[in-house]
Amino acid sequence: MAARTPHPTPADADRAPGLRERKKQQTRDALVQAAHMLFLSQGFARTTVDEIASAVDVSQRTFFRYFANKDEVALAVMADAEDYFIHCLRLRPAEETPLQALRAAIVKAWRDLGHAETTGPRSISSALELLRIIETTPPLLAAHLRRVTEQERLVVQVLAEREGLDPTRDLRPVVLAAVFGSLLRSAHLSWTAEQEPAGPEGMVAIIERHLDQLGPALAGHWRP
Amino acid sequence: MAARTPHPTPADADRAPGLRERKKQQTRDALVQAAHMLFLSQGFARTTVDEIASAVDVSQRTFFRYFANKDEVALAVMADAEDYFIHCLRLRPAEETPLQALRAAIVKAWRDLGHAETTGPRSISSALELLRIIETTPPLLAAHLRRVTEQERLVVQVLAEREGLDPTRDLRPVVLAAVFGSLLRSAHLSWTAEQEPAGPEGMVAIIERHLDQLGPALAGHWRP
DNA sequence: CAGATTATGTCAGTAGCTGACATTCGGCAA
DNA sequence: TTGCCGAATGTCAGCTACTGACATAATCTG
Repeated sequence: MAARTPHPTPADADRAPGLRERKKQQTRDALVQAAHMLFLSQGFARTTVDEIASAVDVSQRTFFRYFANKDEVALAVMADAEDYFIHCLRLRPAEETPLQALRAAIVKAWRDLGHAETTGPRSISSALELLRIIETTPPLLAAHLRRVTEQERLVVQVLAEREGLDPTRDLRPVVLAAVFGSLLRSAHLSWTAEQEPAGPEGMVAIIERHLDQLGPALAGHWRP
Repeated sequence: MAARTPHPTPADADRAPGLRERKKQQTRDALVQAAHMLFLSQGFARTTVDEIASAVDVSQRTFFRYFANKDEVALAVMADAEDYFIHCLRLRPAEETPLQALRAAIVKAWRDLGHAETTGPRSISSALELLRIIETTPPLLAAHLRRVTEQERLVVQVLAEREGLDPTRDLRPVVLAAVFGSLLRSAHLSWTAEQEPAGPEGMVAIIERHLDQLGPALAGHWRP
């Protein structure tokens, strides 16, 4: 299980992981890619698991050994991206304020993913196309939101660790993680709504625009 | 469809809605209540739709005419509460800042629901018990999160209207709604985590504590 | 080259959910 | 009251997501 690559940066030249592992990774990637194509062309609901499985020439049962459910295969690429964000967050220097660190991490994550632009199944364009499908497909959106809140827990942990405090006693990490998470989703939504959606850089711009509104939104009255 | 009462305040003495309508409301309530009891005693996953339906002595097909899916019957009570929150928000005076209005509305909503405490199927204790089930049942949590984000759209609209600005041009309503929504969820989670969960007043207290951390969380460093 | 692991396939079964059609029940006017 | 109309319900057949159990085939290990 857990065959996901820790983070999709190139040059992951681990020692030869044996034929078995390689094959597993291969079928997994193939499943993701096939599912992706099918979802894109016929929509999520109108694509059956059988279709995906037989497109890769494995049994339906095998599909469910790789993914707990149909949702998961759709969220796989985004999940990788989120893992990479956490990775970036851990690397932020301690001098930054928590909010600065979060901001820098998300920007770096999108930029790096943008450059990694391998045409493989986990390319950044895949993630972006998927994001659009996710946001417009209710059950997928639901599953995605749940995933995101789980990631938030990780963020809370990392923040608390960073600042050396106990997240069960101090609410600040919890609150900041929640706020940041919700802002990211706003940004995603806003990105999805664009007619001609921009690439990773466009996403970075949108995210920063949202973050910049944090102060003004919380400030007193808005009326001119 | 949409048989949900607009908001669960008492004294909803509309003109006699006819036998047919009354019966519908009755079966709907019965379904919600039966589902609630079953979920509570055996868990969500181990309860089948057939069980719920036959507990109320209707066919499975009828169940699905009242609720689009099994999730919906579990979220019904919370959904009513959320509607009531929106209702309260609309009533806030224009002098309040957006954030103040949100805070006042959510506090009032929980307090009112706490007092309405009829022992009917939509009592506040039901909502609170359900909330616990929701937070601890992944598929329910997913569905709930999706619902919440839909409510957020409404909040954006109300805020924008209140302040007289265009939410497609000004990001502040979007950002504030997102932030506020995520804070509420944090509070719910925190409430769920309590050993001996308090009633509505306890929830109000937790929500306020979270809101109070908003400033500190966004401020610079946290280290002492 | 065995023999132990591990991935995969097959099969049968459960449960969520839907469309189509028949039936019954409440609303309403002659 | 009667009788008709439309709405709510029941029945049935069927699809799809998902799971457990067991058999088979592929890799790995010594």
